Amino acid sequence: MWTLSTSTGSGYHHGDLRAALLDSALALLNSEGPGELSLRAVARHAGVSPNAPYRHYRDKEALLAALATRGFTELGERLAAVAPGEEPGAEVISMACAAVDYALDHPGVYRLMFGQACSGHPDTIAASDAAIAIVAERIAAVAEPERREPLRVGIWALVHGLSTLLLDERLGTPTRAEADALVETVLRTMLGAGPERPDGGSAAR
Amino acid sequence: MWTLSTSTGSGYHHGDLRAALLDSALALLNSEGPGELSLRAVARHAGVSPNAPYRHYRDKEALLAALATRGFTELGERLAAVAPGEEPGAEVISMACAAVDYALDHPGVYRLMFGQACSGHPDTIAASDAAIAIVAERIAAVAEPERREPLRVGIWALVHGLSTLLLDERLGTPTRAEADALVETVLRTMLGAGPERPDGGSAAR
DNA sequence: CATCGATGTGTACGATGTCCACATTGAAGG
DNA sequence: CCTTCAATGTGGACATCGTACACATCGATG
Repeated sequence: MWTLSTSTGSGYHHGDLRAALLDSALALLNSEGPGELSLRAVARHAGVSPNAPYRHYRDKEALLAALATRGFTELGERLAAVAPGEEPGAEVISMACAAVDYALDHPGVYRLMFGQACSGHPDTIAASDAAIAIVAERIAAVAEPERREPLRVGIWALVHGLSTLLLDERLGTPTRAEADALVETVLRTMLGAGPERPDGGSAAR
Repeated sequence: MWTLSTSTGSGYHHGDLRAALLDSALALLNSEGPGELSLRAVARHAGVSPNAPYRHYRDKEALLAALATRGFTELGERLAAVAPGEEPGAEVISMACAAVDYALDHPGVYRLMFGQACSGHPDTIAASDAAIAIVAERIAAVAEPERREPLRVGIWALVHGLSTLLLDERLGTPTRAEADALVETVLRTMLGAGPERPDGGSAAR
């Protein structure tokens, strides 16, 4: 039985290269964008030869897809972790903020998740659908049936668009709190709730 | 004075390589995604040596950025071309459909426009801002002042998110009319207007 | 017609993705 | 305990890519 953690082994064999490669790729992704990431660099970072990854992933694309899949899973966990709020719409806003926060925390992986490199990979799509399903579930609880599907698509698209704009710094360079406030303001304004804000915090930037 | 159109010249010199390279890149982009696009392939398609592009663009990235800039300009023209509708919100919906249609018409360029490769290029950003400004103008005409900024950001993000989801075929493979109808439904549902659909046929376009 | 700046060509180098044959290992079976 | 084997990692090789350098070729201008 191998060691169950990463980066242990007797020199030649690595222990759990499959997972270690994902971690190395993650580390390199957050320091430079995807597309710049080379499979050889991942292998170097993991301390193995350039061809070692091919024993665990068919392609460079397969490695990236696996990383994106893990990203969607983690995103889903964050979404599932938002406590059911007292106000009906508050949950949705909290989930939107959670998604945007995830994008800001892991810019590289987020871009990978929605890039065309791994879009089309069955595992990645499944993980993505699972994450959406969590949001859809909460939406279904507060919206009449014929509005559910458009709301699901619209909120998903809106949150993804906001994340992209924020990652590209097209909305300035807000702090985490400012970004969350912006997300809340945009969502409240778009959905009928109007600009009413119970607390007196900073609105949008 | 050189010939003012593309692909004319006496063999050695090309005529207007700068524009011809953009056209070649566009042609190759629509047959394969960006990232697969190689500068050498663009040069080959234009019938010049691999180094010829460097006389007109500093980088591969510069070429891509120029293409993305042209994309934003064309998108802006489409947005500006939507006739002012009789109903206040109809313009915004038509512009959203126009943007999504542009994405569906030029998938490669659209992904380029919002990819991180050219994000950060001043010209591209300027063209992007110009396109947004057109939308913002129309929004300002129908929304009270404090709602304008969130609406501008939200609609831009929503439309971009919808385009991305459609391009990645995450919303099925609708026809153009179906996609437009979907955009209209999502927008009407998100914004307060509700699911009211005056006619019974396909809505938008 | 000579010259010159603009434009395109050729060669070259390092890096990359991936294929192949080979080396090394831990573990199963005698 | 030793052999054997499948899993795993290494090394070399090849085509391709982005790009730098030196050289060739052209149109316009004197």
